[in-house]
Amino acid sequence: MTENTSHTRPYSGVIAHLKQAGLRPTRQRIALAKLLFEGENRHVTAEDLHAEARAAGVSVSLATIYNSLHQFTDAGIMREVVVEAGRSYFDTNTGDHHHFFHEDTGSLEDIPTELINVSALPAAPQGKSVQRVDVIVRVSADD
Amino acid sequence: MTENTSHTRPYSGVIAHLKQAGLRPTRQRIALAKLLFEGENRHVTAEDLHAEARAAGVSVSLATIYNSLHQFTDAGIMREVVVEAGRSYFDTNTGDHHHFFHEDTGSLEDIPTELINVSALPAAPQGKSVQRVDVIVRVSADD
DNA sequence: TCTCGTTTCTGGAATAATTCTAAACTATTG
DNA sequence: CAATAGTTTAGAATTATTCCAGAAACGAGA
Repeated sequence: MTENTSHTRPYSGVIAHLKQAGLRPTRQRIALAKLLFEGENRHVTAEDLHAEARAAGVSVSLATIYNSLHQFTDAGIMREVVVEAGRSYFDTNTGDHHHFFHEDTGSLEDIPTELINVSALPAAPQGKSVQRVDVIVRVSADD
Repeated sequence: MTENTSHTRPYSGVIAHLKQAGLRPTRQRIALAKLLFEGENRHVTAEDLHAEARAAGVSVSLATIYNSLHQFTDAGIMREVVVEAGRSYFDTNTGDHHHFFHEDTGSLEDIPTELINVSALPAAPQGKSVQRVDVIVRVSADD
C-alpha cells in the first residue's frame, strides 16, 4: 500500500501494523506492539505488560497500557480472554482457537481449533447471532 | 436419612440441602438457599442475589452473600461461571452443561451438554488433569 | 431451658483491577 | 514551524470483592 519514502526509516513492521489498525504509531504504542507482536503469540494481563515494559526500560503508564490493549482489541489485532474473575487476559492470536487455562500458574495456552470439535450448536435464540464460541479447558496439577 | 422429629417443623428441603453440604442452616443461608434452589436453575451475581434478598424482605449483608455463594460453591451445590471480566456469576446447575452468554443483557442461559459435542481434546499437559471444560457461546442482537 | 464454646454474620475498612479526567504532550499536516 | 487533533499521564474515582473484629446466633450438653 503505502511506500517507504525518503528519510523515514523503513517501517519496523510494527509501525505498519499500527497504521493499518488506524492507530497513530506513538512511542508507547510502538514499544508495546513490539513486545506483543514480535515473536510468539502472547497472553498478557495489563499488569504483565506493564511490568514487561518497565523491564524493557520503556516508560508507559498503566492507563496507557489499558488504553492500548483495548485499542488493539477494538482494532482486531488482539482479543480479550476472560477466564478468571477480576482479571482480563489479552491474546495476540486473533485466529480461531481455544485455551488451556492452568489454574495453578494462571497462564493460558492455545489449543488449535482443529483439535477441538464443537458441533451441533443449538441455534442462537432468534434475533441474536453468535459472536464467538470460547472453549476453556481448565487444568491443574494432579491431586 | 434423618427423620422429622417432634416439634421441629419438617425440613423445608432447603435445610436438608444445607446440612448435607455441611453448612449450619442459619436464617440467612436458609433464605438464600430458598431463593436459589426452589425453582428453576439460576445464574446470579452477588449483587443480584443481594437485591433479590432485599426485595424478598430478607436482611442479609453483602459480605454474607459472598460468603454463602462461595460456601455453596465449595460444597458443590453451586458453581462459579466467569464470562465477563470483573463480575462472577454463580450457577445453581452443577451438572455438566454449557452456556449462552447474552452480551447485551449480561444474562446466562444453559445449554445441555448433549447439544454440544466437544471432542478430540488434546491431552492435558503431563502431570496435569482437566478440571472442567467450559464452553461459552457469546450471542448478541443481530447487527 | 440455660450456658458455653463455636460458628456465623455484619458494617465498615481495605484491596485489586480497571476506568475516568483534565491537563500536558506529541504526531501529523499544511 | 505552527496549529490541531489525537495521545499520554498521574491521580482520583469506581466497581467488585475480600478482610476484619466485634456482636449475634446456633446447638450440644447439663
